[in-house]
Order: sequence, then C-alpha cells, then structure tokens
Amino acid sequence: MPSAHEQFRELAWKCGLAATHQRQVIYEAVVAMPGHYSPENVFAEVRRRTPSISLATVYKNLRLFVEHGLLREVSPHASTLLVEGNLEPHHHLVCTRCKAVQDIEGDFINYKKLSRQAPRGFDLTQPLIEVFGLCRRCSAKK
Amino acid sequence: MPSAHEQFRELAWKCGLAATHQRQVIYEAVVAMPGHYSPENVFAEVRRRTPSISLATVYKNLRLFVEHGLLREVSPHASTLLVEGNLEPHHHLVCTRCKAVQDIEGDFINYKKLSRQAPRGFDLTQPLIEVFGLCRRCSAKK
DNA sequence: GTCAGTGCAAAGCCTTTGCACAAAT
DNA sequence: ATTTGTGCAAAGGCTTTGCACTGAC
Repeated sequence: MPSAHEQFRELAWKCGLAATHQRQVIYEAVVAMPGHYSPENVFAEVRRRTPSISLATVYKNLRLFVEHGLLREVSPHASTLLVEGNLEPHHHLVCTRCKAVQDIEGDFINYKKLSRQAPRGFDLTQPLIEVFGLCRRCSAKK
Repeated sequence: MPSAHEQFRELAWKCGLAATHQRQVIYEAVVAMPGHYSPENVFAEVRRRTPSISLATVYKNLRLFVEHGLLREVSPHASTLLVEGNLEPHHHLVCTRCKAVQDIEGDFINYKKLSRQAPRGFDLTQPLIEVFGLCRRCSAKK
C-alpha cells in the first residue's frame, strides 16, 4: 500500500500538476478526514503543519483539485441567490460547470426509501431534490 | 378567478406582511415568469414598473418570500465553498435552514428513470444528488 | 534555467445592515 | 398613531486577482 505521500505525487503527476509541499498537505488534510470542509476549515488545519501557507493558496488548490476530480464539491452552487415562483412539486437538474438549472419531474425518486434512509427527525415533507451533472454544452466543451 | 393583485394581498395577509406596492411587483414579476431568477434579474424587471425601487428592497423581500414559502429558493446553499475527499458514490442530505450536510446512500434513486428523463446530452455519468429538507434541530425550532 | 506555484495585499462580487424617511394598517 | 417597510449608502463576508518571489522539474 503506497503512502499517502506517494499516492498524491502520482495523482498530481497524472494531472500535470507540480507536487508542491502545500498541495500535499492540503490534499492530505481533506482526504484524511471524513466530512465537508470550507476553505477556512482546511486553512486552519493545514496551517498547523505549514504555518507559512496562505489562504489564497488553499482557495486556488481546492478549486484546482475539484476541477481535476481529486476532491468533490458539495452543493455546487451559482454564485448568486436564485428564486422561482413555481411551487408545484418538481426537481432540478443543475450543471456543475455553468450552473444552468432546468426543471425535471420526480418519478425517479422512491420517497419511501428516501425517508427510511434519512435520520430520525429530518423533515422531508416537501423534499427538494437537485441532480448535478454536466449540461450538453459543457460536456461537449470538456 | 381572483386577480394576481388580490391573490397577493391575501397571501401577504396570511403571512402578516404589509401589502406594499414594492412587494406586489416583486412577487408578480417572479410568479408571472417560469424560470429561475437572481436578485439582479428581478431588480431589472421590477424597475421597469417601479423605477424608484432599490436593490436592497428586492433582496429583503425575496428572502422574506422564500422564508414564508411564497417563493422557492433554488439550490439553497451554504455561503461558502465546501469540499469533501470521499469520492465513493454517495449523496447528500442538506438542511435548508442551517446548511448542515450529511451523507446518504443512493438506493432511493432509480438511475434508469433519471437518465431517461434528463434531456439529451446531459451528462449523468456520476450524478451527485442533494436532497434538501430540515434537519431535526431546525424543524424543532420551527 | 525555465516555468509553474506561492504569498501578500488589494480589489471584486454578492449580500446584509443601519438609519432616517415613507407608507401601511 | 403605531408599526412595518423602503431607499440609500456603507460595511461585511467570501473569493479572486496581480505581481514579485520561490520552489519544482
């Protein structure tokens, strides 16, 4: 089993990215821990090993890692608030790259299973479901 | 059939909100059009009828309408970027109020139906699905 | 030695807030 | 009359950017 260190060097190499010390510690920090982290979270963690690191570097590399699929972005969201007036039950198909949103019907969801799997007390009376993928235009550009 | 005007006055009354002219036009603008709009979009539209309206008023009222369920927020998102290192297929349960995220398995999704319903060309190779609801703590607070 | 990456500070967006004025109930 | 809402401008949070320096290859 390769060390986390070697594992990252290999991944970086595949992506054509330089394997800097900063990238190493950022990657290891996020991958080592389960859960969902903000740039500030990561910065705080990584700083303990590498006090000279900057927040800007954390931002730049998190974005880069997400783009290259080394990390996953939670709730890929438009940079702005969006509202809609359509209150009829329906769901959304969202492009993770261009953030375009289109409506989609919900018959692909088994609501019974869903509520069985949700933790006790989680209110799913009117669940809103968003499915993320790549729209045609963005997946063509690749 | 009640006019849109009367309809809004009734809704506002139910929520204990004053039925101001600004609210009227904001509400009507969003409800009248299908689609997903940003505060700037709404501002631009509403301004044509009511040039003196301010962007701050649009923001305040969109938030208010969403809170009262008159409008729906698309992709209710944390105010910050979040990343995770877990690349295994799994999905998220997100609280629309406090934005807490927890992982959830995906067996409530019928992937065949989903891809059949998606528009041609939409790339769902690794769909990421987020289910929004209210976590226990937030639904208790109500 | 060359080129990509880092750190810093400044600028950028989107959004919220404080407060005096205006309008709704 | 009282309370709630509006408009303005300023402040706020998160994120990106420009540039000189540093480190990877």
